[in-house]
Amino acid sequence: MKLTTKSEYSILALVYLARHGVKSYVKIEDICEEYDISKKYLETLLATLKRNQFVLTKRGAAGGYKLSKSADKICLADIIRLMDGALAPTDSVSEYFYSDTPLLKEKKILKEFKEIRDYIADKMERLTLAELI
Amino acid sequence: MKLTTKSEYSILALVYLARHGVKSYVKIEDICEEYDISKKYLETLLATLKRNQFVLTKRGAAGGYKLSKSADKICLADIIRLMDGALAPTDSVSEYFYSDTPLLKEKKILKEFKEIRDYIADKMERLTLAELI
DNA sequence: ATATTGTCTATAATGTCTGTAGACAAAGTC
DNA sequence: GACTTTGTCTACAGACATTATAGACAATAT
Repeated sequence: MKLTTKSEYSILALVYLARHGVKSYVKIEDICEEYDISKKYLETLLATLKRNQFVLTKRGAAGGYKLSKSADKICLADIIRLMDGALAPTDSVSEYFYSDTPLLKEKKILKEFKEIRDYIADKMERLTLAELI
Repeated sequence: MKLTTKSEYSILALVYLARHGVKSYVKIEDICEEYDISKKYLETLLATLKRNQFVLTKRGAAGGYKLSKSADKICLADIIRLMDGALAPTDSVSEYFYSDTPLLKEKKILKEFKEIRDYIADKMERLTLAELI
């Protein structure tokens, strides 16, 4: 698990949208002003979120972004996995990668790292945008 | 917390040394063969470990590396912090960095990430090389 | 028409990761 | 004292990720 600005800004933007409701669209600029982040950069992040059905968009005046589903259906685990990859502290213990690393020789170390992975995954899967509004 | 090979290889090397005891020195090549890792690369990692008093060295024939203290006095938290930095999932919730990120505006998100940091830090501080032999 | 908004593709500065190269220094062996 | 065996030090470098920026284009509302 390595949280970069990709996950961070994505979570912030989605929380902002969750707070705003799904009745109308929110301009990207409103989000950028709220958190003081780069507009062009957030555009590229939101494009990824759109391709993966987290948000809906509308162009033109009165256009913008909104959540594609209700806030309690979007968990942080999904957002982080999309933007920054697996939640495990190292690929050696990720469910999603096969890796042949030297760490595999040390079962006790693996066990500890897997416990960390499970803790994080469980926590982030249960945490939804609804709880962060 | 982003575990790279720096932490991984360092932990492996130290576990290997812990297993070997402190009576004699272990050649770097023995460690590299055991885990199939680059010798030149491990040299640079061990240099850092030496500078930070994790290992003692001796040059020349019959030289090599050994732990500088008993295995139950070396915890993974210290190794990881040295090699890969803070244990927190993001700098925003690290005890060791001051950072002014947009995430600071969202207290509920911060709280969750801090819980992850605390879980990892507590676990890694209590886990010593002695338990991994 | 025009202004407003998102879309798409390309580019780029900077830093990190994962090493490699090679000369040098010290310790033991014969 | 010569030689072999080990660690030490400094520099470099390719690949990749991070964090954006630029600019032309497409759609929508008024």
